[in-house]
Amino acid sequence: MSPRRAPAAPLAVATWNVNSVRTRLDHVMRFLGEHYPDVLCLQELKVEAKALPREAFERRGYNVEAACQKTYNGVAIVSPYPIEDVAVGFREGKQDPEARLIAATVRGVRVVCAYVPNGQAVGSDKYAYKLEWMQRLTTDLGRHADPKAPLVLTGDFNVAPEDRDVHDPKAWEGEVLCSGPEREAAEGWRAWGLEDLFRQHHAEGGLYSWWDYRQGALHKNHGLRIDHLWATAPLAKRCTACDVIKDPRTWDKPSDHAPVMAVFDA
DNA sequence: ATGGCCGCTATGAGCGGA
Repeated sequence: MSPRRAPAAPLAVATWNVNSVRTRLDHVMRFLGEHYPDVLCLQELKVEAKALPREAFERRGYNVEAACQKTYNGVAIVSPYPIEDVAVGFREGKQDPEARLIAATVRGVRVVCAYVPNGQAVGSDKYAYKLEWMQRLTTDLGRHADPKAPLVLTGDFNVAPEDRDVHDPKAWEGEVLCSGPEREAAEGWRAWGLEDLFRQHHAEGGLYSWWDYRQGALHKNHGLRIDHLWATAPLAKRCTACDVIKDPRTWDKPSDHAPVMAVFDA
């Protein structure tokens, strides 16, 4: 008898800054039901571990691994598949006091879910922390990951890498999220071996993942592309699509971010 | 010129977000 096997299924990986997982729980469940990602990376859970609504996921057949913190930050990886080799925070150096980084392996892909610090304002203490945080991630990748292995770095990078990722580059020039040092720090990830999956499929401007709650920014498409999926070459080669899923940003009481999802051939 | 919206917090004015 000749060996037979079913064709392997594609892998869909999504990222979404939900701005409170409790407030947005119904949105998250609706997104899972409409887009059935195989991996969903969440940022800004804004909840301590004991109050994480874990049963809501488990009832629907999803596993959850999370790094939680009261009030602020918080990241999670959600998947119907086993979530293996979970690692929280940086591998080296002092422990990060903020819950911003969780990594795990799902179906052979290393998934690194990051909530990069916002940085508040160029020159502030928070900005210095942001740059240091980004550099620490570069160091961790260099020492503990392999650009020849399938890995995706995804999450809210809080950086718009290029002017075409910004609705008004003049107004944002040199400001936090767009400043040279932040962009250079993100370029450090690219130099290590990561590729921006979205830009493999979309060259045009005007495509964003975040819109301010104020001043009808969504309606005017005044946004930034700051939520990303960046993959190593062997995984990037398998990427057949990467899109912002704007619809959830139009739902009642939305997050200010929309999900972004990439699909990989098996 | 400023803030404009949102979620959180031992609930109420302030912080952080982006």
